[in-house]
Amino acid sequence: MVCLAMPAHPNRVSSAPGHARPVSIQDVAAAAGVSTATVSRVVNSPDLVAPATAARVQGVIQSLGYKPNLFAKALMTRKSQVLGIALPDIHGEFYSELLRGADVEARRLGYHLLVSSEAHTPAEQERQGSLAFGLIDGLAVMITEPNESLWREARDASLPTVVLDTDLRERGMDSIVVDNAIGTREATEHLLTSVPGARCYFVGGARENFDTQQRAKVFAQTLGLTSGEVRPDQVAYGQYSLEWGEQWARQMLGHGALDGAGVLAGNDEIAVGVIRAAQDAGLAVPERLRVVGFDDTRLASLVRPRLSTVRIPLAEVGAAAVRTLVRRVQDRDAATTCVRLPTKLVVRESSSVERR
Amino acid sequence: MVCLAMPAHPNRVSSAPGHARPVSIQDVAAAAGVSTATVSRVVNSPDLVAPATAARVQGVIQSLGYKPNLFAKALMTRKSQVLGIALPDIHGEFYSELLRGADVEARRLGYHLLVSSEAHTPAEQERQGSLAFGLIDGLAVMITEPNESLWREARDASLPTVVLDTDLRERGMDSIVVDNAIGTREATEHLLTSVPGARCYFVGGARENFDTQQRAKVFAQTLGLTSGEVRPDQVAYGQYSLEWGEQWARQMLGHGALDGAGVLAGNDEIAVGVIRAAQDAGLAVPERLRVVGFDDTRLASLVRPRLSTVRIPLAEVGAAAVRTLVRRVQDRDAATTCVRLPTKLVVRESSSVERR
DNA sequence: TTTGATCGTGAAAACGCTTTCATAACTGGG
DNA sequence: CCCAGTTATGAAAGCGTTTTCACGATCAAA
Repeated sequence: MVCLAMPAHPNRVSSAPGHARPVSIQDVAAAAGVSTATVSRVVNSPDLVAPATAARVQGVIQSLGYKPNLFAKALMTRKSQVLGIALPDIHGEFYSELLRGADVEARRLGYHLLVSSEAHTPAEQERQGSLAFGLIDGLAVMITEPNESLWREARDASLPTVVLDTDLRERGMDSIVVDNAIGTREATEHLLTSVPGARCYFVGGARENFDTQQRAKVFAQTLGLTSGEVRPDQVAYGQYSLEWGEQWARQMLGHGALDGAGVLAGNDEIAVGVIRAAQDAGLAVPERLRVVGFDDTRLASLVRPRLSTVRIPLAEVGAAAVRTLVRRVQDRDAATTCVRLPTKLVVRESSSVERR
Repeated sequence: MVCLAMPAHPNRVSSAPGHARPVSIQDVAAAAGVSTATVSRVVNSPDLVAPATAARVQGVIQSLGYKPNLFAKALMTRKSQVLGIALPDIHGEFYSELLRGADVEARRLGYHLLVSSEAHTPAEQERQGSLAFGLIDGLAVMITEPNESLWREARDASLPTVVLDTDLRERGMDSIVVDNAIGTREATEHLLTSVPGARCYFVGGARENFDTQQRAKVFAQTLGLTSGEVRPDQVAYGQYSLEWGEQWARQMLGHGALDGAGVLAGNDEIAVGVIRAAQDAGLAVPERLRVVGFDDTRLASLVRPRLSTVRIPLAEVGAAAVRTLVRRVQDRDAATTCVRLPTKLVVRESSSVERR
């Protein structure tokens, strides 16, 4: 005789007024005629419970609409399935694509993403542990410039942490970095196919920015190998903005230095600025000036001429960060790793006169 | 005799090996010689405890480095200080600026932000309550097209919810909407100052998109008022992409219909597409074709001619959403509101021949 | 002084879950 | 038929908070 009907009486369908108390594991246990332990097992490790019981309990769970209280659960397990991600107040494109990649991956792995764009202001930081330390199982933080306090905070909280854009393995942290070398070299060599080395320029962002540093270095190296010494004026630092690109180009145009030259920009905006200024001065791109950008943001394919640029797999960076973080969360003693993602030159119209 | 030195002995500075258990409220209570209740009060409502005691407890808290366990706290209070925000897989710009606005405001109000860009796939949704229901205190969800299941899910979870971009007051939900009417009217009238009504066009995104619908409607109204009937071909639907803009423009150019015309695009990308196609066909913008975009994304000021466009206060939308949500979280019985944010025409170069 | 209020504090009961440990009910090999 | 080994379950001990309630002490008014 199947006793499935046993909990027939105590069915309170909760059509009660006001804000009804949510159904707890106890309610389920009572209704199913089992202990809370069993209900818990049905939910978390079904193989530990007899199929018949499991089915019955599942039924009750469904009909009662039971949802485990995540806080109680987290209190016991010390895991919240939430990952924090702190990005500098970086520009739109960048930000969102990386975030999307991270979000998709997190979701895939059963985690949630807690964001914080401005985790870097000292004020906030001091106040009370800027990020939801204590809420999150791990933290992915992007560091584009030296920033001691942030990662120190993470270390102090002994929170699994993965660093984006900086190799901090020597500090014992997992990291995800973009291999600027590949793309930069590719781009530089690409320029060199149609421009003499002495006429090539690198226009970077802030001098402190890690990426700019690396790109400048590889640019100089590649140039040096191919055509001897690199003049100081061939590498410039400024900021990641269109205006800086325009400004730099205008100045160079003044010296008559851009006709027949090649420019590798620190990002796409700078590149667009350079193109803009050149065109304003009547210097045709790509015919008289070759320009290559960096990042392959949406902007690159929207402008005319379409911008040749070095593609960074932003979504992949985000996803890798999450993946690495989850690994570390699940095994705090895993070897610290550094994922290096490749960059790749995408040739469009701004650097090549060939009919595509 | 001040007994501040009392807890001198039991100071375990936790230089223990391995992963030390974090200090709990009990540890603090013991070390300070008070009950846990008092410690709790010191932390949450200091005015309830005698200044002397408070000071002493605070001292212990500092020296022990006590951090309340947020899960335990949330378990009791049923509040996590976390807000969810679900955005459709919308395009970069949009996404990130809104998010930033929301993040800043959330932070200001002492909340954290849990994001989810792809909360809308049915698969995920069914699986287990796509969003971290149970983790979050409230949910801000952006709905740009009819989407029953999502807000039904929220309603069922009886979770404080605010809807972005759709007025759902009649369903009893707070909402934040953008007043498309203002900007659309402004833009249309602006076009009408230099173009006859019969030569004005609206090129929208998807026909189902709420914003596109409203903009199309107001466009037609404004035109109708000023210059009689509006022909069906003056309003077109497609999608929010540059390609659609190009495609539409090319087709119109074929009919010779664009010379001397005015175009209001559904977003900036479409506008850029139109301009692109016109220029390719040798039709100068703005001289022979006036174009106005929508959204005022970064793109608008990067292209040439700089794009006249209708500005949407995205960051404000995000901030308002959070603000409204927090209000509702703190007072579930507050009247349901609908915040309406103004849009505003920004005249740049693509629609005006005057020397700026 | 007596008398209510007010104030500061602690004991203890939740909150909803996981998990250890023990128990009882079955296996099946000897 | 007995005993060791599974297997399925329940009782109960937490997890780290908040919060109610009660109790003694202090205080202002009578």
